[in-house]
Amino acid sequence: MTETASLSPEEWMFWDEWMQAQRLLTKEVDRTLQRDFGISKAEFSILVMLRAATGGQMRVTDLAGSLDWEKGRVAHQLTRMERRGLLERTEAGAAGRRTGIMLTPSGADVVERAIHGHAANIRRFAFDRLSPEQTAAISAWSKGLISQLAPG
Amino acid sequence: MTETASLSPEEWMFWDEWMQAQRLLTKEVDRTLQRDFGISKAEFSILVMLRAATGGQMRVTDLAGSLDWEKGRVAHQLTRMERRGLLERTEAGAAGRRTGIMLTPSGADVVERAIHGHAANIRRFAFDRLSPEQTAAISAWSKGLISQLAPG
DNA sequence: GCGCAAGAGTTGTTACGTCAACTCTTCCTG
DNA sequence: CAGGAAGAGTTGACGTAACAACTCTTGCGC
Repeated sequence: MTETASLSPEEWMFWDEWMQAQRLLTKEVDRTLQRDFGISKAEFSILVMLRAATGGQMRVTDLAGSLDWEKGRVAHQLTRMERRGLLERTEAGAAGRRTGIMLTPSGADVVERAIHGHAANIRRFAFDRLSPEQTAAISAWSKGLISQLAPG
Repeated sequence: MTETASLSPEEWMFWDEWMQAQRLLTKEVDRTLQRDFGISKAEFSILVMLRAATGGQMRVTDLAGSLDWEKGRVAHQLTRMERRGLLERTEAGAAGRRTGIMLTPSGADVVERAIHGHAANIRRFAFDRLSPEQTAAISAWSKGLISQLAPG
């Protein structure tokens, strides 16, 4: 971690530009979700997961695993989304335990429209700007980083 | 924003992998800063700015401009860092106004060591993994995104 | 069945980021 | 010089993320 390694000015510039581009891009995507569909990125992630779940049912632990979130974060988020009418939690089986999570019609509607708008944004900021060679270069870097850093 | 545009499975996979890689990378970099040097990424950013400032002095507005942060965020962050002994705010000139921000010896020491470790991480996760062609492709994308999305 | 460990879900705490309101100073204009 | 606009910095409120502690259930061994 602390071996002697420093970066050239060009390397620092590459890194700073990369970080800034990432920050601007995620901010813009989040802003679009909020403005056009009234949901945050976190809410969008939950909605997409529930949409993909067979039967629209899913448990807190499954969500936490799929999203790589703390389960506490999932529980807090679900509470807020339930309050806003995007989903419902039902008592399934165990007494006093709410193991069933299901989209409301309103939540299902929002996620369909948001996925559409989100895809348009991805196309606009990524694929419209990337040549096949650039796409391949970035994809290779992504895969390498994931295999180096992913838990396990 | 909402024109009809959808993505192929390959395009979705590219996007998801790339987002995951970014998340893992920033998480790992933050974790290293915290573990090896005891500072957060936000604290690191402030320290680097103060280090570069001539005379070690800088004002809140300058910091907010350079980092693209809300000035309220800067003020809160400075309060926390002052409490931790990384920097000092001094009354310079105006009565009751603290316009001077200066690193403490402890803060100056931490930032020197942290920059070193940070550079090693960047080399490890970026330049050690990237060919010159990949670097060029990614750099071009960064620059394009910045010119498209940067304020102004 | 009893006891206990493991798992599921919830809740509280703390820290951080955003936003808006507020104070105080500086500067411009008449 | 008086008045007000603009700028600098601070503060409080609110929503969110990480983490730990907690409750309740399930399942297992005896």
